[in-house]
Amino acid sequence: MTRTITSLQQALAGPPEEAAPLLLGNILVSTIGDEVVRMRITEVEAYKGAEDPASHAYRGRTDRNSSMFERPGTLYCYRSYGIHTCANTATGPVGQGWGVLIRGGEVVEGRGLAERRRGRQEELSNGPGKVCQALGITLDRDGTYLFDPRSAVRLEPGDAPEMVVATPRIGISKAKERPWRFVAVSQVSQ
DNA sequence: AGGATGATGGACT
DNA sequence: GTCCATCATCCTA
Repeated sequence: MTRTITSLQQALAGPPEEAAPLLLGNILVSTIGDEVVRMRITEVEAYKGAEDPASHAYRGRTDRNSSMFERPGTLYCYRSYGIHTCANTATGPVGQGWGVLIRGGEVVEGRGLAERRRGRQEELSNGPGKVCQALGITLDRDGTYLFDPRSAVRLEPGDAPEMVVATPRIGISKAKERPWRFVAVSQVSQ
């Protein structure tokens, strides 16, 4: 069954550990520069608000994390390690602070602009900071609604991956055991 | 091929 | 002052 905007919105309406794997294979579209960049999402992580010590929303709503408490499909952008920008989409009911971090993707359109932004031709988007840099997403995009056709960053339906692998999340020190990182796998290596 | 490290800012104790 | 939902670069092998 092929995905639609509606099925994507339904997926994001649920809890992040269910929404996250359903996000794989969909397309992030950036119309920020002079060229469109499209990226197929291949790696995500779920963060579940007040019940997840690893979540930025664990201690409740603040100025920084407020976008995660908005309607599902709201972009939450934050500064990581003082240098990088990372991006989530909010999921679940308003006020929960649930989100899915976009950790990786593959550029399927606008590779030239993505390469210029990254300053290299490989490793364009295998990491949350690299994803944002390749798409041109900066902190001022925080709060963007990904389903508004006028938004400079949008989410479009794409084909589900052949297979999804779940692993523990990367780079966290709390709740390490939860298998809430999901990776799209297109081939089984031998 | 893999481990250590510096950059750098905001949130929290 | 310490801790990060990171990344590029610089080591050592």
